Amino acid sequence: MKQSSPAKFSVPDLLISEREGGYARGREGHESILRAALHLLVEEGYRAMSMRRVAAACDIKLGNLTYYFPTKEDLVRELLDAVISSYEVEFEAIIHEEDVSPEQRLEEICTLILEDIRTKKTTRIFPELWALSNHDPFVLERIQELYARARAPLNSIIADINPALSVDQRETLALFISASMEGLTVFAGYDKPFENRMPWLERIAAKGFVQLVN
Amino acid sequence: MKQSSPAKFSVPDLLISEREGGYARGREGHESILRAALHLLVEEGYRAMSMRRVAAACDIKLGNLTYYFPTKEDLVRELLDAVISSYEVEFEAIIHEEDVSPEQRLEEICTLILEDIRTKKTTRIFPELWALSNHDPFVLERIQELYARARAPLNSIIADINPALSVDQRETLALFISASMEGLTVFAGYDKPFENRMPWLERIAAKGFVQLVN
DNA sequence: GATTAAATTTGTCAAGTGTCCTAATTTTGT
DNA sequence: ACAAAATTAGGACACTTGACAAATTTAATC
Repeated sequence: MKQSSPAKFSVPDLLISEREGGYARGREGHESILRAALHLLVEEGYRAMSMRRVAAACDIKLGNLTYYFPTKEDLVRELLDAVISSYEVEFEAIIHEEDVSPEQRLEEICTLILEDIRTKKTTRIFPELWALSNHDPFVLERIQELYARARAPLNSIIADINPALSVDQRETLALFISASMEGLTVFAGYDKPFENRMPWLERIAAKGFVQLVN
Repeated sequence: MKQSSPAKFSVPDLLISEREGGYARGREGHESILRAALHLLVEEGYRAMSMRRVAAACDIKLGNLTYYFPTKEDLVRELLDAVISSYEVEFEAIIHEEDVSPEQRLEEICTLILEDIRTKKTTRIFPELWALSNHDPFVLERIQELYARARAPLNSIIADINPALSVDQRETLALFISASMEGLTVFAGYDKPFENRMPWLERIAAKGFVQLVN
């Protein structure tokens, strides 16, 4: 049961790469496991995402889970891939959007990100990933790759708005803008104290970012 | 062995509230436990901060550790208090600083925060706290209290720079500025891919924030 | 319907977790 | 020196964790 969203763009929960062989039942099991793991991660945090709890959540035995994912690392990596992929397709869509002024596209992409930040999934998962990335090189690399793709559209928009900027300047600006929005997760994300101020914050962000690139 | 810092302000590792009774030796033990826990948290993450590993890290027996901290929650809460207090004293110092222009003070406080973000301790601990705060109301409340104190000096500086702003506008601006800087932790913090771009980012931040309040 | 591969169950393993308990030892104030 | 308080040491408990190795059941194909 997915919640309907009036937004122009939105991010699906998971994007699971289809596998080669196997029966239909196996593919369903595979997906339901990833969904259960995601649900557990969002609702109760990484600590709660144990193999046993994941197995129980999708109503299979532990041994069966280890059949799909021999080690927990396998599960984590695939879940991470599925989650991150779900964001990346969205950025692709925005990149290929035309017939809009650069300023409007900047505002659009900021709106997408800031709206996404308010979802429970994003608010819960990303801090978890940031923490993991401090001690897990794989998570660090994967998440930085995601952010690199998130900056790409920002980069080209900035170039459109102010062609005089150097590549370094553009990239650093995009980095600052991206980081700036991510930081709001902690304060105005789902269930956070300033969630209701997000409309104000969006306006401040839009205004500030446009001023910054000019 | 503390690293020397040329910065005007800097944050001590821990600020441990002294206890009432007890002997000197007990206080030392108390402190060394918190230091060991902090070290473990920074170096290997929250998962590694088990009672046994903390005890081993400061070379005492598990039973002894549970004498100081009967439950792990006691340890976590006190560690959290000590860590957070260490930041709060710094904000106090900045608030009481006079004879400087508002713009200069804004730049000073941003420099303090952005320099602090580059330290290993802050880069490692805060994502951990953000993740914990999603599922632990105590952590959430304590960390939001910390940020409230961090915004206080920003708030008064903003009022000085632009007295025409309403209270709400000031607070939301301070919130945005604070969040903006916190977000950089993930990208330009200790050992992060864009750590070396921090000087650029600092200039962008200073410029952008000043534009924003005017 | 038999055969083969896929999927699932059941049970076990060593290691780690937080908490609790009791006896010895050390330190402190009188 | 003495008694009380504070500290240390060590072990035990019940539980969870990730991983593994069989058996058993289910599904698709010849």
